Amino acid sequence: MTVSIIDVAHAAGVSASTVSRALRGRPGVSDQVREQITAVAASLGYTASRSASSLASGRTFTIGVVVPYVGRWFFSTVLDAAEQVFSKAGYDVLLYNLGSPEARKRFFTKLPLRKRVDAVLSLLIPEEEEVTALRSLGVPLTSIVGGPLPGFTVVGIDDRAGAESAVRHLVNLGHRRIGMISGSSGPLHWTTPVDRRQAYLDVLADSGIEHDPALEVDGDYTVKGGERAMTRLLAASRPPTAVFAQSDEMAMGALRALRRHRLRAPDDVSVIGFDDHELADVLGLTTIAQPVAGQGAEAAELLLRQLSEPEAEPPGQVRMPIHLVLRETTAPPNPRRPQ
Amino acid sequence: MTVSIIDVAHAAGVSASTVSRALRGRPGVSDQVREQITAVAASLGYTASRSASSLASGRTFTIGVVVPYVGRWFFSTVLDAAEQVFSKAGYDVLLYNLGSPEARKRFFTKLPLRKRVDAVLSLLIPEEEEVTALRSLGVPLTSIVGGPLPGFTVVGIDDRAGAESAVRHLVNLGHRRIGMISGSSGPLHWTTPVDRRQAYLDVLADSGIEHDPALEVDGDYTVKGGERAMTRLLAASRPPTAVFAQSDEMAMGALRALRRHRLRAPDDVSVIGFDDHELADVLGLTTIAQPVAGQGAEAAELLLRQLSEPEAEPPGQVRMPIHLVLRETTAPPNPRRPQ
DNA sequence: AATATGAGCGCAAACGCTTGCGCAACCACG
DNA sequence: CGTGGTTGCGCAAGCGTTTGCGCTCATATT
Repeated sequence: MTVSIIDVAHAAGVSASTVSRALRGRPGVSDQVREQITAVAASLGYTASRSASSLASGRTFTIGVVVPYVGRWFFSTVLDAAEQVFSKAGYDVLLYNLGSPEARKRFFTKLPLRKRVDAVLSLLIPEEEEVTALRSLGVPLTSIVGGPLPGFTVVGIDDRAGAESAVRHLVNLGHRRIGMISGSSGPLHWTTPVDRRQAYLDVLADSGIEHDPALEVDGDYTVKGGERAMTRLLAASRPPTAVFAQSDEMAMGALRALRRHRLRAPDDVSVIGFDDHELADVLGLTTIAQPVAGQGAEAAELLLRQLSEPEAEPPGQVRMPIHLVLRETTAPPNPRRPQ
Repeated sequence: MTVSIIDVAHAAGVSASTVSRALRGRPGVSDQVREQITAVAASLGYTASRSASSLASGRTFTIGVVVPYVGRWFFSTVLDAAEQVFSKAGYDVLLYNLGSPEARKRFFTKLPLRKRVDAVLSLLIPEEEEVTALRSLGVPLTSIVGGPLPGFTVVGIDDRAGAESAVRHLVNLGHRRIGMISGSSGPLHWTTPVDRRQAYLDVLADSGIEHDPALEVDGDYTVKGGERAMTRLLAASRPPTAVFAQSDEMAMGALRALRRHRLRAPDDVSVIGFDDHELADVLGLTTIAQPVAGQGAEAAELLLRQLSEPEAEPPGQVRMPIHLVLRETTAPPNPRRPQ
């Protein structure tokens, strides 16, 4: 058997309650006794049983983090940053990876988080009924990415502005046939693809460029999808001279498609992405940078603040800055290439 | 107040113990009553409190996963796969991200896992005293990457064989000046860089190529490090015609360095990596593929097996297959380029 | 028909902590 | 020196489960 609180109490010649108070920095213990207890506890290698203490207190000191795909760069980066903030504050993180539909359904019906966490950080955009499931947990909720969501604090970026500067950049370079590799839209609250698309349309309209539906292809937010999408675009009767990909991973797929067709960016086609993926720099990909780790850290801190100040009204929405990163995959249209 | 087991018991007209047994599929309950209880529990939306049940039973149904950097592709991919296996089996995962030295020290001194998990999967190679700390938890331990470690089940690949086929591939193409971008060696048990280096030396010797220490540069297992390393290699008095990078990320850095110097792979320098990073394909990087997600899943399953069959002797070590993936960054040395 | 058998269920004691309350002992004050 | 207010600590009642044991019937056995 491992050492319990009463072992420490006996060894220190006090009661269990005093040990409890002493070790957690609660008032009602003299400095002298507290020191004594701390020393004894350390020498015995005592650690309080989390299950026991959370059963007794109701606090779990655990944060639930739910993620669609931990394996993807964006999410793992956010998770990385968030975990650091949580653990520094003494919270553990319980991870749920909801990639497959079954896992997702299982999670939301069984709700393993119930009574297990003090708060939850969601990196996925919940469907309508999932929202109510999460709310029923009765703990602070924070979400990354996605539109405003009542009951949630959501941190994100200004997708419209980001997409606008991307497309405007292409327009300013002189492009007129500008394709877009878009992301499929998912849950209702998942406004990102919608916003980015709207910005694309707005800039086109604003620049007097007619919108050609053939230049808009779904890339599924994956490298492979981006590759397929670019292949489709190249097969169009009048292919684009520039392409705005709604994510860097799709942009990378697009670059791959270009290479496969013995074409090059930006010589033949300009490509701009979105995210500033860690490898965007390696590929020389021009993109819109968003603070990915920054959003994770910010979200985590907001959540902690809600835990420490339950009274304070949490911010409904927080927007982080973005900026255009010029690299080597965008340039003016090539005059030698027929439009 | 949320619904507890006695609420269910009352509603079903039975005792709490019967509810407990019924819901967990324990014997001693008639099918009829069990059904009844299941129905009532569902209608009340009852979920057992994890803290209470693990306090009472000692089982936590939680696995601790400790990771050096969740943000890095390799680890997040392993984690992704492992989490899926765990959650399918009804286990939750408690994640510890130990990137910074402080976080790592904090973790191993406080050992927040104590009494909280049924097993731990370690994706980092523990130092000597960390090993004993983990062992003191008294639960099954599994580790990915690294040499055999008493008390641990470790799953990994044959680093020697992998590195050998990489270097041999370059030799077979006709290269004789072959550089290596290596990873700094860390903890004692972290045999990967050592093994890969040894294989490099072996193949060179075996091929009658003299080893030039100037062609061996540390790349720190990062993209930036790889870029720096390649830059150093290019500055050598007699630069290599081919480079073996001990990880794809370093290889990508190397490719970037080449581009910066207006050089190209494989025309000017051949580059081969190790891992088969998800974006290796995008970059056309020749590499040694290892089943990353596969290792995560395998490790998770081994751990679960140890939990379900505590008696069975766990395998000390499991090796997963590797293979060479030919892409576009390796070719015979360019005859136009002076050696 | 009487007894042994076992299946189905309830009782109550843990599990290891937290916390409201009570009780000394102490201080300062008038 | 008595009173009121602190301060420091112990008591004991939970927190919501699990589980060994015992009891009660029905069923099988002689």
